[in-house]
Amino acid sequence: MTKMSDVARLANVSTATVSRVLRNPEAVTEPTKHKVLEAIEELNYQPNMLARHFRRTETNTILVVVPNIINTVFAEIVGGIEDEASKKGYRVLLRNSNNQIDSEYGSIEHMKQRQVDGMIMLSPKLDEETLLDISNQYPIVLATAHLDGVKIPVVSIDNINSSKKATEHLISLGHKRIAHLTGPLYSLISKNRCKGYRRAMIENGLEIYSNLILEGDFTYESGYKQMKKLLDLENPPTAVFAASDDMAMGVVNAAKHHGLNVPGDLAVVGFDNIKFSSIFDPPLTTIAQPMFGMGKRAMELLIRKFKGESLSQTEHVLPDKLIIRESCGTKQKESTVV
Amino acid sequence: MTKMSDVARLANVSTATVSRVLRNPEAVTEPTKHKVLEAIEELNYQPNMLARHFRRTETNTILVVVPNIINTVFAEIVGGIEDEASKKGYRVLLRNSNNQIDSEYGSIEHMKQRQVDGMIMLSPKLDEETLLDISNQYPIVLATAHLDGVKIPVVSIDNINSSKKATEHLISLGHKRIAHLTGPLYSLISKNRCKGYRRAMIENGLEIYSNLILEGDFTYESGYKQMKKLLDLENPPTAVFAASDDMAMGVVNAAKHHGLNVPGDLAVVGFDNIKFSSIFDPPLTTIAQPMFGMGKRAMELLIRKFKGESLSQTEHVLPDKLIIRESCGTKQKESTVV
DNA sequence: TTGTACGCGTTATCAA
DNA sequence: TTGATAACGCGTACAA
Repeated sequence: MTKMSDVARLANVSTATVSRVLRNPEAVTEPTKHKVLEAIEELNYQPNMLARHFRRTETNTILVVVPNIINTVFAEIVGGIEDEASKKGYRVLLRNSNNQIDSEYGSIEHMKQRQVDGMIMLSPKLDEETLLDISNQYPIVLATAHLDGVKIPVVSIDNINSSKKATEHLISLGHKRIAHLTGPLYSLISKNRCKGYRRAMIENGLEIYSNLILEGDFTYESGYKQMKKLLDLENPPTAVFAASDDMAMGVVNAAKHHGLNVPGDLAVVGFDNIKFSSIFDPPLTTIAQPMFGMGKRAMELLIRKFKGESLSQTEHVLPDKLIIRESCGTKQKESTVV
Repeated sequence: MTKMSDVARLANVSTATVSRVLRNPEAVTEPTKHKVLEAIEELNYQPNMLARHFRRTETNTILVVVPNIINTVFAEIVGGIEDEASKKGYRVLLRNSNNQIDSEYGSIEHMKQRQVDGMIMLSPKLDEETLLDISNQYPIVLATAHLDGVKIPVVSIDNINSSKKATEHLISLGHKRIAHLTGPLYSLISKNRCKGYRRAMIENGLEIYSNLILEGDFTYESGYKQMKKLLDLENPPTAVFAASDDMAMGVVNAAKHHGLNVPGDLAVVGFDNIKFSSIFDPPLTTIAQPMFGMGKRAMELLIRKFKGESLSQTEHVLPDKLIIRESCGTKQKESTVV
C-alpha cells in the first residue's frame, strides 16, 4: 500500500510537508503544494485512517444506540442523525440494544476504548446515575428520553403537553370514557404521556377509571391485546388514546375485528405520526414527532460537545403537532350523558 | 489513560506478556495470567483499540451501504446484519446512500482508507464493472441485488420465480387483465420481477397489454399515482401485482378513494411482506422476503470472505413464500369471459 | 517555509 | 514460557 513516505519521495519533499498539504494547506507554498498533490494523484495515495485515528486519538465516528432499528420511529431518527453526521464528516456506528440494558452498558465500552468520539442513545434504559456518570466523562446526547433535572443533553418533544392535547381533542369531540394505552412504564416518556392524559381528564372534570389505563410496550401486538381486554369490559371506552401509532393500529384492528366501526363506534388517537399512520384505514389522528429533525438536532448537539461547548441548556424540546385525520371522527359526537 | 505498559509494570511482566494474556491466553502460564488479570482489574485498564486497529490493520467493523434506512425493508435487513455482526464481534457502520451513486462511490473510499474490513451493499446502483473491480480488491457482499454472471457474492431471493408465483395466484383466481407496477427499471431486480410477471402471463396464454405495465419507484406515492392512471383507462385491470408492499398499499388506497372495493372490485398482490402488510386493510397478499435472514446471511458470507474462503458459489438464493391474505380475495372469481 | 526525528500503544519477531 | 525490541504510518515539536 502506498504510504505518505512514498508520496514524499516522489515529490521530493519530507513526509511532514505531505502531511501539511493534507491537513494544513495554508502552511505550504503553492508550488510545493502542487508537487505534492501531483504525487498523490500519481500514486493514487489514500491516507491510512487507522494511523491517523491512532495518532490523533479521534475517529470521526459516533455511536448510535437504538433499541431496535426495525422500529420506524428509531429508523427515522437514525436517518436524521446519519444525514447530519455525513454532512459534517462523521460516520455513524449503529448498535441495536434490543432493549437489553447489558447491551447499553456494552456500548459504553466502545467509548472507553476510543472507538468512537461520542454517542447518541435513543430511549435509553440505563438509570440516570449511570448516564450522568458517562456524560461526565464522554460526549453523549440522548434523544426521545426524559430525565428529571439531570444535566445531560436531551432532545425530545414535550410529552406531557402533547398527550394532553391528544386527549383534549377526544374530549372536545364529546368523549368521556377515554382509555389510555401507555408505553412500558419503566420509561419516563411513557409516564409523561400518561401524565398528560391524566391532566387533560382532570382539568376537564372527567373521571379517571383505573381499569381504562393499560400498559403496553409500544407494539401493534400489545395494542391489539389490550384493546381486547377493554372490549371485554362491561362498560368499554368510547375513545382510546394510545401512546404509539403501532399500538393505535392494534387498537383499531381489534375493534374492527370485534365488529366495531372506527371512528363511528370508537375514536382512536395515536402518537408518533409514522409514515403508515396516514396510509392506514382509517388514517390515524396522531401527535407528530419531528423524528428526522430530532436525529439531526441530536447530532448537532453532539458536535457542539465535541467542540467543547458546555451546552448550558440541556433540554431541547422540539415542537410537536396534533395531526387530525379520520380515526376519531371530525364531527362532534352527540353527548350521551348529563 | 492507563496503558499496557502500566499494567506490565504493576504485574512485573513485559508488555508482550500482557498482550498475550489478552489475545492469546493459552500461550501464558496460569500464575502469570492471574497476575496480569489482577493488574488489569486494579488499573481498570482498557486496551486502546485505535492502536490495536492500527497495528493489526483491521477494525472489526463493516460498512453497510443502504439506499435509505427509513425504508422498512432495508431496516429489517440491517437488523439482521447487525444481529449477526454483534454476535461475531463486528461493529456496523451505517451509510445512507439516498440512492445517490456518488455516495456509493464515496463508501468505497472507506475501505481504501482501511476504515472498515469489508462492506455489504443493499440494492447497489453502481454498475457491475465497478462492483467487480471493488470485489477483486476488498471483501464485499451484495444483498437484494442481482448481477448477470458476475462473480460477487449476492444474497437475494428468486425474483423471477416469486413474481411468477404472485402473478399466477391472480391468474388462478380468474383474473385476465392483470396490471403490473414495476420498481425503478434501472435495477435488475425490478426487471426480473417484471420478467416473472410476463412469464406467468405468457405461460397461461394471457395477453400482455403494455399500457398495464407501469413503472414506479417502490414507494407508496408512486403506487397511488400509477393506480390513478390505470383507473382512468377505458378498460382498467381487475388485478394489480405491485413490486413492493408500499406500492401495493398505494394501489389499494387509490382504488378505495375511487370508490372501488378491494378485493371485491380489484385484487392486489404486493411484494416484501413488510410488517404493515398484515396490519393494512385489507391485509395484503404478498411475497415474503426473509429480510432479517438475508441480512444475517450476507454478514455470514462476509465473515467467510474475511477468513479467506473463496466462496465458489456466488448466488445465494433464499426461499421466498407467497403469503395469501385478503387483498385479492380467497374465493374464485366467476369467470367473466369465454 | 521546510525538514528531522520522535512518539502514539499495540503486536509480532526473535532470542533467551 | 517470557522479554526485548522493532515496526505500523501519521502528526508535530523543534530546528534549520
